[in-house]
Amino acid sequence: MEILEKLLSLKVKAKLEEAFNLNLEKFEFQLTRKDFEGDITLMLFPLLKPTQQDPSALGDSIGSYLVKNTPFVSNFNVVSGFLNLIISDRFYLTFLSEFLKVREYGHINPDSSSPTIMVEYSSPNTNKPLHLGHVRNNLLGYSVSKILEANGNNVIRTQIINDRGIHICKSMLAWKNFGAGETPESSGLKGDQLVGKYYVLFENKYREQVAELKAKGLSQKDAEKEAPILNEAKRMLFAWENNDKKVRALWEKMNAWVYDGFELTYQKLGVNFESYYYESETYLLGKSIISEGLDKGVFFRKDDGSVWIDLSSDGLDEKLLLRSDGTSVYITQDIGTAKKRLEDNPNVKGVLYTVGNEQDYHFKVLFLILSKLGYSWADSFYHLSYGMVDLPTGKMKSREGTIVDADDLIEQMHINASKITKEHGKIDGMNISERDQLFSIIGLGALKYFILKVDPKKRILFDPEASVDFNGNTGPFIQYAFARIQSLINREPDMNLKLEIDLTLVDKEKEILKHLYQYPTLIKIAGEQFSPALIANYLYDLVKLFNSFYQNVTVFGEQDLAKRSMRLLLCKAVANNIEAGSKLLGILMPNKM
RNA sequence: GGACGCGUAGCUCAGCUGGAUAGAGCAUCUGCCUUCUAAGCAGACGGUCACAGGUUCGAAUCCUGUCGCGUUCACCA
Repeated sequence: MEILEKLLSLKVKAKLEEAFNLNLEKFEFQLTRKDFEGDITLMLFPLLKPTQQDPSALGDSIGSYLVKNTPFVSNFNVVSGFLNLIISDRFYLTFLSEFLKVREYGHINPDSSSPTIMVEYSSPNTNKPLHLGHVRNNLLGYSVSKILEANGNNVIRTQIINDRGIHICKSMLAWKNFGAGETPESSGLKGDQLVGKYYVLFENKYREQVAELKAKGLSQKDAEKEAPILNEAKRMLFAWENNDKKVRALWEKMNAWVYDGFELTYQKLGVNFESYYYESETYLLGKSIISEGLDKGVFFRKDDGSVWIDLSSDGLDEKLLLRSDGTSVYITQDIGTAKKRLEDNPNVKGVLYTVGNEQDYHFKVLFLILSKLGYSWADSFYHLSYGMVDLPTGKMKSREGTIVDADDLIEQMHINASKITKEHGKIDGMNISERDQLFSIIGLGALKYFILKVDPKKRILFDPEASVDFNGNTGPFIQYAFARIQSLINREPDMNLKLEIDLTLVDKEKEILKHLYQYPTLIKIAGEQFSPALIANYLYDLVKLFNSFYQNVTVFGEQDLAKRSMRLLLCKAVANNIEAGSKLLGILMPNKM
């Protein structure tokens, strides 16, 4: 709509200058509501005072000026303070022919001079497989990265992998003590699943030991502290930090398993990364920045030697940056990683962290510290915060076994897709591998859409039963419409596709075109708000419009050639938009269903 | 307790920079498959936009307060 608004603004400005000697730049437009005649509406309210006019007189005078002086305003009407303008069919048909010349209309292709943005997402721990929460993170981060690309940015997808610490030592220890040399190959388990299995095993043994100690009369706290298996894990971490060769070798072996396993899950989800950072390589960074900050007086040292920053003047608390023993904490490392990332990629113009909203405070503090240290690039950092994923039974808790595993979930969606598709019996002509691929496209499409259509900052109630639904506002609904349009297009014989822009549009055609016309503006807004939900809901609206058109208007039928080719082009345009929009969500489109 | 986020139909969610009679899907009910794929379409039913003030021509949207839910405030990550 932007172009139209700009063109109209110029004319309205000219008119107001001429008639009232006013110099106004900005005018408010909005799409005309369905219940009124017109396409775009100029708000008259803000103009009433400066012009000293009543709405109907002002509306009439601007309206008739626009009809006379622009080729595309064909008529107008005034309702209270709203000037509804009717845009000519010719304008929309001209737009349609322009639309079809560009492969992905509204997408701006980045080049080497475009800004670069880093998008961090996923960032798992290496002791457990990915779960439903990671799925939301991955889908959101990936989709936002695609939307940023569509807005003309170069994007570096990255993650910070938490590959060190006590948690991985727990898995290592359990594997060493009870694993009997089990490998992904020998067990048939994915690497991350195997390592996760030993983490659970550790936790079970640990709880057993705690219970035993409690039976001997220790308090809960003491028992938790003194369980031998935990102390063994701590010793292992210590050995790791002192570069113990055996421990390091085991650590590398098991982490490699995990990465292989993660990679498979990423492939299934359809996400990828251009860059990886590992905590084992970055956890020592940041310390030198701390001493710089001490010199500058940004930080202060307490008597016990620990280093802090006082953020009370910003409404926050004091925050620890170095422990009294001189070791770094989480945020110290994040400061270091941030700086390293900018050193590694000097042309980066922004960094986006896709991390759950339980870390809102952490990122607020992180960005504040960076900016107090004088790093101006910190202004372009953004925490893409998202809500948790709840189950109908409540929160996911590993202790209660209510974690939804990512691989299981993907598998389950595949099975559901297969079940439902078979019921509809539309795949009779397909061979096994085609079917399998189709089920995968549909199952993942359902999952992705279900998660992405919700505003990132809201929590999601993920009902495994309901998410299977393929009716209504769902991914498969959009996929189905796309497949149908494809076969509609294929069925039409190739005709001499020339668009005659003198044609008259029926209401539904015009509505679809108006919708297509809005798409670029929408991508832009979605990019600014980092919200795939806007794209998802747009696609849904578009498909609904098309379905209604399809059902209530003879799409091809017995019409003259000009009308037929116009409708064929319209179908192609809709299909293009569905495809391009779906790509922004990472959803694949099937050619037939 | 402080900070942050959320609260829209029975349920799950849209609602762009404030605009006209607040929109979808699910569920319930009514029609439509010898006419291009019915995973669809057309319609009915369903609302004190948590509550109370304020700002203005105009508030679900902005501001303040109250209530409810959640997250967070570790020498954990």
